[in-house]
Amino acid sequence: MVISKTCGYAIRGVVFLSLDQNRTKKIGIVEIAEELQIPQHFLSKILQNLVNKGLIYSVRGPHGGFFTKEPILKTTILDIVKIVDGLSVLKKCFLGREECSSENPCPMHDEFESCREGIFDTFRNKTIGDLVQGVESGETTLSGIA
Amino acid sequence: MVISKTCGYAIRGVVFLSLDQNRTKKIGIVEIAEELQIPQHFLSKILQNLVNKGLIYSVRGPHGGFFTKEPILKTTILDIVKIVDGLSVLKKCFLGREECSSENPCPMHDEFESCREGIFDTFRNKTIGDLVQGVESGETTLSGIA
DNA sequence: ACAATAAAAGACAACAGCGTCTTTTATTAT
DNA sequence: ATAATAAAAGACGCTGTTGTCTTTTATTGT
Repeated sequence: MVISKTCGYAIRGVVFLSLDQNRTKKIGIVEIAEELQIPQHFLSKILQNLVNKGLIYSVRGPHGGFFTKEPILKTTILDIVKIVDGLSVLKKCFLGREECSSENPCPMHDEFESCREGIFDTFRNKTIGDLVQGVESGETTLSGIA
Repeated sequence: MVISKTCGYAIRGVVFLSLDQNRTKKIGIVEIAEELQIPQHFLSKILQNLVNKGLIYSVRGPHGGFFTKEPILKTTILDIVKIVDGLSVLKKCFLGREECSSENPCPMHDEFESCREGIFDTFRNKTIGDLVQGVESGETTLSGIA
């Protein structure tokens, strides 16, 4: 895996909260988890983390739930990966060496650099808004079921 | 990580055994592990696996050790990844969905497909011989220390 | 045959990622 | 104030990866 399962869940959660039909309301974790087919309490902690980092919001009690504010559509995949996984994926030596840099590279360093850049570009250029659009147009789905 | 640490160790081990100076002799696990800075018994099991799969060879007893045969230089990174990790990295849904295909794609499916292809191309085109050449020319190193 | 050597094999421990379940805390409505 | 609600937080278990250590087995040289 390039990103952790946790990070994928986070992205799907944020996209779900950003859908046009959800953007104006608060949604409970039970509904989100059900809709996305993700273990409820696990997703709960993941979203809690995003709340702590200020990316999304939540309120407790009746009619509480998770919700987003407008600017989130401009948020990139990279932003979320940074928060959840950190950027170690894009830095670690491909061959598992402790240290690996352009000064003292492993035999795969240069070759893998272009892969890394491709991934990085994708992370940086793809926004939550882009993913929302795919779901709303019916081209893509979040749950993998429908 | 794209490939497991185990797989990176395997590649480094095979490249080390394939160096010009090592190609004609058998080398003990103690020396290999020392040279590559990899936990000895762990690397031992990894190389044992490669022996079982017929990629490299070994003999026990005095003057025993691990060794390769000529054709290995044409072996690709993909071959080793297949043996050690399998190809799940190149198949799993980026966002962690159980099912994800071009028929029912996640919002990242198409975008990530090009990354996947880039990684796959690298795996398929890069051979052990290529990596050996990098090390022998002094451009790259296996241990990360020297 | 016997001792020395080195891979093979087994048992086990540490750790992280993933997941479940229970308790606590904050908010809302009555 | 009180009860109901839902997120927050805590404790815990499972699994796979990584790593260590010990025992067994096969080979070699004397």
